[in-house]
Amino acid sequence: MGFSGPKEQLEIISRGTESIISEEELLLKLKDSKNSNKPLRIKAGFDPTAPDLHLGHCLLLKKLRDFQDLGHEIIFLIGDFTAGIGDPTGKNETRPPLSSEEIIKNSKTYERQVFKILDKDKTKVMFNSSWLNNIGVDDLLRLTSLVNVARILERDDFSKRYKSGVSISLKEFMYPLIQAYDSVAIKADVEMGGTDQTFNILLGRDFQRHFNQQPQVAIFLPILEGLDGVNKMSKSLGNYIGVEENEVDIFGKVMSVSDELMWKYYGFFSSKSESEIEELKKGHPMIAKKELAFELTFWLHNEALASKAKEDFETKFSDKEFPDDARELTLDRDSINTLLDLVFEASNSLSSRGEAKRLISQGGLTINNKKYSDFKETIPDEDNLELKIGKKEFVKVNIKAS
RNA sequence: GGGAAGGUGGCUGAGCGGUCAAAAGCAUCAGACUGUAAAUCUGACGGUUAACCCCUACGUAGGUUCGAAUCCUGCCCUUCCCA
Repeated sequence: MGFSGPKEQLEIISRGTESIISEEELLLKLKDSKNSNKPLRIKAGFDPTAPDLHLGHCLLLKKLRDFQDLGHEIIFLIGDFTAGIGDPTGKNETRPPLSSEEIIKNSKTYERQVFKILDKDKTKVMFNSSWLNNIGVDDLLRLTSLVNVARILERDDFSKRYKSGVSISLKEFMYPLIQAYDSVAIKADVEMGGTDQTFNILLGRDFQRHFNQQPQVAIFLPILEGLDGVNKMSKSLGNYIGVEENEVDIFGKVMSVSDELMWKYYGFFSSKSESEIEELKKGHPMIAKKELAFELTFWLHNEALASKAKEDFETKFSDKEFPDDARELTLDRDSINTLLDLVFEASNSLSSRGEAKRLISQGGLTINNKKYSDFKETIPDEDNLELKIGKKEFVKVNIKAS
Protein backbone atom coordinates (compact mmCIF):
# COMPACT_ATOMS: atom_id res chain seq x y z
CA MET A 1 0.00 0.00 0.00
CA GLY A 2 1.16 3.46 -0.73
CA PHE A 3 1.08 6.75 1.02
CA SER A 4 -1.27 9.50 0.14
CA GLY A 5 0.04 12.61 -1.54
CA PRO A 6 2.68 14.55 0.39
CA LYS A 7 0.74 17.77 0.17
CA GLU A 8 -2.41 16.17 1.51
CA GLN A 9 -0.43 14.60 4.29
CA LEU A 10 1.17 17.90 5.15
CA GLU A 11 -2.19 19.50 5.40
CA ILE A 12 -3.47 16.97 7.87
CA ILE A 13 -0.27 17.10 9.87
CA SER A 14 -0.05 20.82 10.13
CA ARG A 15 -3.59 21.23 11.36
CA GLY A 16 -3.64 22.32 14.98
CA THR A 17 0.11 22.61 15.37
CA GLU A 18 1.81 25.64 16.77
CA SER A 19 4.70 25.59 14.35
CA ILE A 20 6.72 23.27 12.14
CA ILE A 21 10.41 23.68 11.50
CA SER A 22 10.31 23.51 8.68
CA GLU A 23 7.36 22.73 6.47
CA GLU A 24 9.60 22.57 3.40
CA GLU A 25 11.77 19.93 4.99
CA LEU A 26 8.76 17.99 6.09
CA LEU A 27 7.35 18.07 2.61
CA LEU A 28 10.62 16.76 1.23
CA LYS A 29 10.67 13.96 3.74
CA LEU A 30 7.11 13.07 2.92
CA LYS A 31 7.98 12.95 -0.74
CA ASP A 32 10.96 10.72 -0.11
CA SER A 33 8.89 8.50 2.04
CA LYS A 34 6.26 8.12 -0.63
CA ASN A 35 8.79 7.49 -3.36
CA SER A 36 10.72 4.92 -1.39
CA ASN A 37 7.59 3.59 0.27
CA LYS A 38 9.21 3.87 3.65
CA PRO A 39 7.36 5.32 6.63
CA LEU A 40 8.83 8.24 8.49
CA ARG A 41 10.08 7.67 12.00
CA ILE A 42 8.23 9.96 14.33
CA LYS A 43 9.71 10.47 17.76
CA ALA A 44 7.82 11.55 20.82
CA GLY A 45 9.48 11.33 24.17
CA PHE A 46 7.84 10.80 27.52
CA ASP A 47 9.24 10.95 30.96
CA PRO A 48 8.00 8.01 33.00
CA THR A 49 7.95 9.88 36.29
CA ALA A 50 4.33 10.90 36.28
CA PRO A 51 2.29 8.31 34.46
CA ASP A 52 -0.91 10.23 34.58
CA LEU A 53 -1.77 11.57 31.18
CA HIS A 54 -4.19 14.41 30.77
CA LEU A 55 -5.77 16.31 27.93
CA GLY A 56 -2.65 18.39 27.50
CA HIS A 57 -0.78 15.30 26.41
CA CYS A 58 -3.66 14.37 24.20
CA LEU A 59 -2.94 17.15 21.76
CA LEU A 60 0.32 15.44 21.04
CA LEU A 61 -1.12 11.97 21.03
CA LYS A 62 -3.86 12.96 18.64
CA LYS A 63 -1.26 14.31 16.28
CA LEU A 64 0.75 11.12 16.55
CA ARG A 65 -2.38 9.27 15.74
CA ASP A 66 -2.72 11.36 12.60
CA PHE A 67 0.73 10.25 11.56
CA GLN A 68 -0.17 6.65 12.23
CA ASP A 69 -3.28 6.91 10.19
CA LEU A 70 -1.14 8.22 7.37
CA GLY A 71 1.00 5.12 7.65
CA HIS A 72 4.05 6.39 9.48
CA GLU A 73 5.91 4.81 12.31
CA ILE A 74 5.61 6.18 15.80
CA ILE A 75 8.49 5.77 18.17
CA PHE A 76 7.10 6.17 21.60
CA LEU A 77 10.22 6.86 23.55
CA ILE A 78 10.10 6.32 27.26
CA GLY A 79 12.82 8.28 28.92
CA ASP A 80 13.61 5.76 31.58
CA PHE A 81 17.22 6.84 31.68
CA THR A 82 16.40 10.49 31.74
CA ALA A 83 13.90 9.91 34.52
CA GLY A 84 16.78 9.94 36.93
CA ILE A 85 17.83 13.34 35.71
CA GLY A 86 14.59 15.23 35.98
CA ASP A 87 13.32 17.54 33.32
CA PRO A 88 14.31 21.08 34.26
CA THR A 89 11.06 22.40 32.85
CA GLY A 90 9.63 22.12 36.34
CA LYS A 91 10.77 24.28 39.17
CA ASN A 92 11.77 21.55 41.50
CA GLU A 93 14.80 19.82 40.11
CA THR A 94 15.44 17.46 42.95
CA ARG A 95 13.53 14.42 41.96
CA PRO A 96 14.66 11.14 43.42
CA PRO A 97 15.89 8.73 40.77
CA LEU A 98 13.33 6.07 40.04
CA SER A 99 14.06 2.44 40.61
CA SER A 100 13.83 0.13 37.65
CA GLU A 101 10.73 -1.52 39.10
CA GLU A 102 9.02 1.82 39.36
CA ILE A 103 9.99 2.66 35.83
CA ILE A 104 8.59 -0.57 34.52
CA LYS A 105 5.42 -0.07 36.46
CA ASN A 106 5.06 3.50 35.27
CA SER A 107 5.73 2.49 31.70
CA LYS A 108 2.95 -0.04 31.83
CA THR A 109 0.60 2.61 33.11
CA TYR A 110 1.73 4.84 30.32
CA GLU A 111 1.05 2.26 27.69
CA ARG A 112 -2.37 1.53 29.06
CA GLN A 113 -3.28 5.21 28.87
CA VAL A 114 -1.59 5.97 25.60
CA PHE A 115 -3.28 3.23 23.68
CA LYS A 116 -6.62 4.76 24.41
CA ILE A 117 -5.56 7.11 21.66
CA LEU A 118 -2.75 5.53 19.70
CA ASP A 119 -2.92 2.41 17.62
CA LYS A 120 -0.94 -0.13 19.54
CA ASP A 121 0.03 -2.17 16.50
CA LYS A 122 1.60 0.78 14.81
CA THR A 123 3.51 2.04 17.79
CA LYS A 124 7.02 1.11 18.67
CA VAL A 125 7.85 1.61 22.31
CA MET A 126 11.50 2.21 23.07
CA PHE A 127 13.50 2.98 26.18
CA ASN A 128 16.38 5.36 26.02
CA SER A 129 18.31 3.44 28.62
CA SER A 130 18.94 0.83 25.96
CA TRP A 131 21.57 3.05 24.40
CA LEU A 132 22.31 5.49 27.19
CA ASN A 133 23.26 2.83 29.70
CA ASN A 134 26.23 2.00 27.55
CA ILE A 135 27.35 5.48 26.77
CA GLY A 136 30.84 6.18 28.04
CA VAL A 137 32.18 9.25 29.70
CA ASP A 138 34.22 10.01 26.59
CA ASP A 139 31.10 9.90 24.41
CA LEU A 140 29.26 12.03 26.85
CA LEU A 141 31.98 14.64 26.93
CA ARG A 142 32.04 14.66 23.18
CA LEU A 143 28.38 15.58 23.24
CA THR A 144 28.98 18.34 25.74
CA SER A 145 31.55 19.90 23.45
CA LEU A 146 28.82 20.39 20.85
CA VAL A 147 26.96 22.86 23.00
CA ASN A 148 28.13 25.94 24.78
CA VAL A 149 26.72 27.48 27.88
CA ALA A 150 25.53 30.66 26.24
CA ARG A 151 23.48 28.56 23.85
CA ILE A 152 21.91 26.63 26.67
CA LEU A 153 21.14 29.78 28.54
CA GLU A 154 19.17 30.94 25.56
CA ARG A 155 16.59 28.48 26.55
CA ASP A 156 13.76 30.48 27.92
CA ASP A 157 13.19 28.75 31.21
CA PHE A 158 16.88 28.56 31.98
CA SER A 159 17.45 32.20 31.23
CA LYS A 160 14.50 33.18 33.39
CA ARG A 161 15.71 31.09 36.23
CA TYR A 162 19.22 32.34 35.85
CA LYS A 163 18.15 35.96 35.84
CA SER A 164 15.85 35.60 38.77
CA GLY A 165 18.49 33.74 40.72
CA VAL A 166 16.88 30.33 40.97
CA SER A 167 19.33 27.50 41.12
CA ILE A 168 20.10 25.46 38.06
CA SER A 169 22.09 22.32 38.53
CA LEU A 170 24.58 21.16 35.97
CA LYS A 171 22.63 17.95 35.76
CA GLU A 172 19.73 19.87 34.33
CA PHE A 173 21.91 21.36 31.68
CA MET A 174 22.59 17.85 30.51
CA TYR A 175 18.98 17.04 29.97
CA PRO A 176 18.61 18.67 26.58
CA LEU A 177 21.79 17.03 25.36
CA ILE A 178 20.53 13.63 26.24
CA GLN A 179 17.18 14.22 24.68
CA ALA A 180 18.91 15.47 21.56
CA TYR A 181 21.13 12.45 21.47
CA ASP A 182 18.07 10.22 21.59
CA SER A 183 17.07 11.62 18.24
CA VAL A 184 20.42 10.56 16.86
CA ALA A 185 20.11 7.12 18.36
CA ILE A 186 16.73 6.43 16.86
CA LYS A 187 17.37 8.33 13.63
CA ALA A 188 14.21 10.30 13.99
CA ASP A 189 12.70 11.98 10.95
CA VAL A 190 10.33 14.03 12.99
CA GLU A 191 10.14 14.92 16.64
CA MET A 192 7.04 16.27 18.25
CA GLY A 193 6.56 18.05 21.50
CA GLY A 194 5.03 21.03 23.19
CA THR A 195 6.42 24.47 22.56
CA ASP A 196 8.21 24.18 25.88
CA GLN A 197 10.37 21.57 24.21
CA THR A 198 11.58 23.95 21.54
CA PHE A 199 15.16 24.08 22.61
CA ASN A 200 15.56 20.38 23.23
CA ILE A 201 14.05 19.40 19.93
CA LEU A 202 16.00 21.91 17.93
CA LEU A 203 19.18 20.77 19.60
CA GLY A 204 18.36 17.33 18.30
CA ARG A 205 18.64 18.74 14.79
CA ASP A 206 22.12 20.05 15.50
CA PHE A 207 23.23 16.75 16.90
CA GLN A 208 21.89 14.81 13.98
CA ARG A 209 23.74 17.06 11.57
CA HIS A 210 26.89 16.46 13.54
CA PHE A 211 26.37 12.72 13.24
CA ASN A 212 25.75 13.07 9.52
CA GLN A 213 22.07 12.43 9.70
CA GLN A 214 19.38 14.41 8.08
CA PRO A 215 18.03 16.68 10.78
CA GLN A 216 14.62 15.86 12.15
CA VAL A 217 11.70 18.08 11.47
CA ALA A 218 10.42 19.69 14.62
CA ILE A 219 6.70 19.87 15.14
CA PHE A 220 5.44 21.90 18.05
CA LEU A 221 2.04 21.63 19.53
CA PRO A 222 0.39 24.34 21.53
CA ILE A 223 0.37 24.16 25.29
CA LEU A 224 -3.13 23.46 26.42
CA GLU A 225 -4.63 25.80 28.94
CA GLY A 226 -5.88 24.16 32.08
CA LEU A 227 -9.36 24.30 33.52
CA ASP A 228 -8.65 27.65 35.12
CA GLY A 229 -8.09 29.13 31.69
CA VAL A 230 -4.87 30.78 32.80
CA ASN A 231 -2.12 28.29 33.44
CA LYS A 232 -1.07 25.43 31.31
CA MET A 233 -2.77 22.19 32.08
CA SER A 234 -0.68 20.23 34.48
CA LYS A 235 -1.08 17.67 37.14
CA SER A 236 0.71 19.66 39.77
CA LEU A 237 -1.60 22.62 39.35
CA GLY A 238 -4.60 20.37 39.59
CA ASN A 239 -6.27 22.04 36.63
CA TYR A 240 -6.35 18.98 34.42
CA ILE A 241 -8.58 16.31 33.02
CA GLY A 242 -6.90 12.94 33.20
CA VAL A 243 -7.49 10.40 30.48
CA GLU A 244 -8.23 7.75 33.07
CA GLU A 245 -10.62 9.74 35.15
CA ASN A 246 -14.11 8.40 35.48
CA GLU A 247 -16.81 9.60 33.14
CA VAL A 248 -18.60 11.69 35.71
CA ASP A 249 -15.49 13.65 36.56
CA ILE A 250 -14.51 14.22 32.97
CA PHE A 251 -17.95 15.44 32.11
CA GLY A 252 -18.13 17.62 35.18
CA LYS A 253 -14.73 19.12 34.64
CA VAL A 254 -15.50 20.10 31.09
CA MET A 255 -18.69 21.71 32.29
CA SER A 256 -16.79 23.76 34.84
CA VAL A 257 -14.71 25.46 32.21
CA SER A 258 -15.43 29.04 31.22
CA ASP A 259 -17.32 29.68 28.01
CA GLU A 260 -14.32 31.27 26.41
CA LEU A 261 -12.11 28.33 27.15
CA MET A 262 -14.76 25.94 25.94
CA TRP A 263 -14.38 27.23 22.40
CA LYS A 264 -10.66 26.70 22.54
CA TYR A 265 -11.17 23.15 23.63
CA TYR A 266 -13.60 22.75 20.78
CA GLY A 267 -10.88 23.74 18.40
CA PHE A 268 -8.46 21.24 19.82
CA PHE A 269 -10.57 18.21 20.52
CA SER A 270 -13.87 18.25 18.73
CA SER A 271 -14.35 16.31 15.56
CA LYS A 272 -17.12 18.68 14.58
CA SER A 273 -16.61 20.75 11.49
CA GLU A 274 -16.09 24.49 11.48
CA SER A 275 -19.63 25.11 10.36
CA GLU A 276 -21.10 22.87 13.03
CA ILE A 277 -19.17 24.75 15.65
CA GLU A 278 -20.33 28.07 14.23
CA GLU A 279 -23.85 26.80 14.52
CA LEU A 280 -23.32 25.89 18.17
CA LYS A 281 -21.95 29.34 18.89
CA LYS A 282 -25.28 30.79 17.93
CA GLY A 283 -27.14 28.64 20.43
CA HIS A 284 -27.03 28.53 24.16
CA PRO A 285 -23.50 28.09 25.51
CA MET A 286 -24.64 25.48 27.97
CA ILE A 287 -25.88 23.25 25.18
CA ALA A 288 -22.57 23.59 23.44
CA LYS A 289 -20.70 22.83 26.61
CA LYS A 290 -22.71 19.71 27.20
CA GLU A 291 -21.99 18.62 23.66
CA LEU A 292 -18.30 19.07 24.19
CA ALA A 293 -18.35 17.31 27.53
CA PHE A 294 -20.20 14.44 25.92
CA GLU A 295 -17.80 14.22 23.05
CA LEU A 296 -14.74 14.15 25.26
CA THR A 297 -16.24 11.62 27.61
CA PHE A 298 -17.18 9.48 24.64
CA TRP A 299 -13.66 9.74 23.29
CA LEU A 300 -11.98 8.74 26.52
CA HIS A 301 -14.57 6.14 27.50
CA ASN A 302 -17.52 5.12 25.38
CA GLU A 303 -20.93 6.26 24.37
CA ALA A 304 -22.87 4.52 27.10
CA LEU A 305 -20.76 5.99 29.85
CA ALA A 306 -20.87 9.39 28.24
CA SER A 307 -24.66 9.33 28.24
CA LYS A 308 -24.68 8.21 31.80
CA ALA A 309 -22.33 11.00 32.81
CA LYS A 310 -24.53 13.50 31.07
CA GLU A 311 -27.65 12.31 32.83
CA ASP A 312 -25.81 12.29 36.08
CA PHE A 313 -24.73 15.85 35.57
CA GLU A 314 -28.20 16.97 34.67
CA THR A 315 -29.81 15.46 37.72
CA LYS A 316 -27.12 16.75 40.01
CA PHE A 317 -26.76 20.27 38.77
CA SER A 318 -29.34 21.24 36.21
CA ASP A 319 -32.29 19.71 38.01
CA LYS A 320 -30.61 19.72 41.39
CA GLU A 321 -31.98 16.30 42.09
CA PHE A 322 -30.34 13.66 44.12
CA PRO A 323 -28.54 11.18 41.89
CA ASP A 324 -29.70 7.58 42.14
CA ASP A 325 -26.27 6.09 42.07
CA ALA A 326 -24.87 8.13 44.93
CA ARG A 327 -22.41 6.46 47.20
CA GLU A 328 -24.09 4.59 49.99
CA LEU A 329 -22.96 3.73 53.42
CA THR A 330 -24.31 2.55 56.71
CA LEU A 331 -23.57 4.06 60.05
CA ASP A 332 -24.51 3.16 63.57
CA ARG A 333 -26.77 5.60 65.27
CA ASP A 334 -24.78 5.15 68.45
CA SER A 335 -21.55 6.26 66.92
CA ILE A 336 -22.85 9.52 65.56
CA ASN A 337 -24.53 12.16 67.61
CA THR A 338 -24.30 15.42 65.80
CA LEU A 339 -24.52 16.50 62.21
CA LEU A 340 -20.82 17.15 62.40
CA ASP A 341 -20.12 13.48 63.12
CA LEU A 342 -22.44 12.47 60.34
CA VAL A 343 -20.89 14.69 57.73
CA PHE A 344 -17.35 13.90 58.66
CA GLU A 345 -18.03 10.18 58.58
CA ALA A 346 -19.97 10.27 55.36
CA SER A 347 -17.69 12.49 53.37
CA ASN A 348 -14.45 11.44 51.89
CA SER A 349 -13.40 14.83 50.67
CA LEU A 350 -13.08 16.50 54.04
CA SER A 351 -9.72 16.21 55.66
CA SER A 352 -10.51 17.47 59.13
CA ARG A 353 -13.43 17.96 61.44
CA GLY A 354 -12.77 21.65 61.36
CA GLU A 355 -13.36 21.64 57.64
CA ALA A 356 -16.63 19.79 58.12
CA LYS A 357 -17.72 22.31 60.73
CA ARG A 358 -16.95 25.15 58.44
CA LEU A 359 -18.81 23.62 55.56
CA ILE A 360 -21.93 23.04 57.62
CA SER A 361 -21.87 26.48 59.24
CA GLN A 362 -21.58 28.06 55.86
CA GLY A 363 -24.64 26.34 54.58
CA GLY A 364 -23.08 23.59 52.52
CA LEU A 365 -25.09 20.75 53.97
CA THR A 366 -28.44 19.55 52.74
CA ILE A 367 -30.16 16.48 54.13
CA ASN A 368 -33.28 15.17 52.45
CA ASN A 369 -33.66 18.49 50.66
CA LYS A 370 -33.50 20.49 53.83
CA LYS A 371 -30.65 22.77 54.72
CA TYR A 372 -28.89 22.41 58.04
CA SER A 373 -26.38 24.89 59.28
CA ASP A 374 -25.82 24.05 62.92
CA PHE A 375 -23.25 21.31 63.22
CA LYS A 376 -24.12 20.70 66.86
CA GLU A 377 -27.64 19.68 66.01
CA THR A 378 -28.42 16.00 66.43
CA ILE A 379 -29.06 14.03 63.30
CA PRO A 380 -32.59 13.76 61.94
CA ASP A 381 -34.61 10.94 63.34
CA GLU A 382 -34.87 9.05 60.09
CA ASP A 383 -33.16 5.94 58.84
CA ASN A 384 -32.39 6.96 55.31
CA LEU A 385 -30.62 10.22 54.81
CA GLU A 386 -29.64 11.76 51.53
CA LEU A 387 -26.73 14.05 52.18
CA LYS A 388 -25.52 16.72 49.86
CA ILE A 389 -22.16 17.86 51.11
CA GLY A 390 -20.87 20.96 49.38
CA LYS A 391 -21.42 21.17 45.67
CA LYS A 392 -20.23 17.85 44.50
CA GLU A 393 -20.65 15.21 47.12
CA PHE A 394 -23.78 13.14 47.37
CA VAL A 395 -24.04 10.33 49.86
CA LYS A 396 -26.86 8.10 50.94
CA VAL A 397 -26.55 7.15 54.54
CA ASN A 398 -28.50 4.38 56.19
CA ILE A 399 -28.69 4.82 59.88
CA LYS A 400 -28.69 1.59 61.73
CA ALA A 401 -30.00 1.44 65.25
CA SER A 402 -27.93 -0.85 67.36
C1' G B 1 38.97 29.68 49.35
C1' G B 2 37.15 35.02 50.90
C1' G B 3 32.88 38.37 51.42
C1' A B 4 27.49 39.63 51.29
C1' A B 5 22.23 38.46 51.37
C1' G B 6 18.56 34.89 52.23
C1' G B 7 15.42 30.22 53.72
C1' U B 8 8.02 32.19 56.76
C1' G B 9 1.49 28.62 55.83
C1' G B 10 -0.44 25.03 48.96
C1' C B 11 2.29 29.39 46.30
C1' U B 12 4.05 34.68 46.27
C1' G B 13 5.32 37.66 50.25
C1' A B 14 5.13 41.13 55.00
C1' G B 15 6.69 40.63 60.00
C1' C B 16 12.41 41.27 62.71
C1' G B 17 11.75 39.99 71.13
C1' G B 18 5.56 39.84 73.71
C1' U B 19 -0.67 42.45 71.07
C1' C B 20 1.73 36.19 65.74
C1' A B 21 -1.77 30.69 64.05
C1' A B 22 1.62 35.02 61.61
C1' A B 23 -0.47 41.24 57.07
C1' A B 24 -1.53 41.26 51.85
C1' G B 25 -2.27 38.83 47.21
C1' C B 26 -3.04 34.15 44.56
C1' A B 27 -4.98 29.31 44.92
C1' U B 28 -8.73 26.47 47.53
C1' C B 29 -13.61 25.62 49.91
C1' A B 30 -18.76 27.24 51.11
C1' G B 31 -22.89 30.65 50.22
C1' A B 32 -25.47 34.27 46.98
C1' C B 33 -26.13 35.27 41.83
C1' U B 34 -26.40 32.37 37.00
C1' G B 35 -27.00 29.05 31.96
C1' U B 36 -23.24 23.90 34.74
C1' A B 37 -19.81 27.73 34.56
C1' A B 38 -16.91 32.24 34.27
C1' A B 39 -17.10 37.15 36.33
C1' U B 40 -18.85 39.58 40.74
C1' C B 41 -20.21 39.87 45.93
C1' U B 42 -20.06 37.55 51.05
C1' G B 43 -17.58 34.34 54.34
C1' A B 44 -14.02 30.69 55.68
C1' C B 45 -9.17 29.01 55.12
C1' G B 46 -3.16 24.41 60.83
C1' G B 47 -5.29 20.51 64.46
C1' U B 48 -8.57 19.76 68.53
C1' U B 49 -12.94 22.12 71.00
C1' A B 50 -19.84 23.89 71.65
C1' A B 51 -16.40 27.67 72.96
C1' C B 52 -12.27 28.89 75.83
C1' C B 53 -7.96 26.17 76.92
C1' C B 54 -4.57 23.55 74.53
C1' C B 55 -1.31 21.23 70.81
C1' U B 56 1.55 21.75 66.33
C1' A B 57 3.96 25.33 62.77
C1' C B 58 8.07 30.44 60.36
C1' G B 59 15.07 25.39 56.88
C1' U B 60 17.42 22.08 60.90
C1' A B 61 19.75 21.21 65.84
C1' G B 62 20.89 23.58 70.09
C1' G B 63 21.31 28.22 73.21
C1' U B 64 19.98 33.26 75.47
C1' U B 65 15.27 35.07 77.65
C1' C B 66 9.77 35.22 82.14
C1' G B 67 8.76 35.10 76.69
C1' A B 68 11.72 33.86 70.06
C1' A B 69 9.32 33.57 63.31
C1' U B 70 12.06 37.63 65.43
C1' C B 71 18.59 37.58 69.26
C1' C B 72 23.15 33.97 69.41
C1' U B 73 25.85 29.36 67.67
C1' G B 74 26.54 24.87 64.71
C1' C B 75 24.64 22.33 60.42
C1' C B 76 21.91 21.95 55.70
C1' C B 77 20.21 24.58 51.41
C1' U B 78 19.79 28.96 47.89
C1' U B 79 21.52 33.50 45.51
C1' C B 80 25.11 37.36 44.46
C1' C B 81 30.21 39.50 44.39
C1' C B 82 35.58 38.43 44.52
C1' A B 83 39.39 34.53 43.66
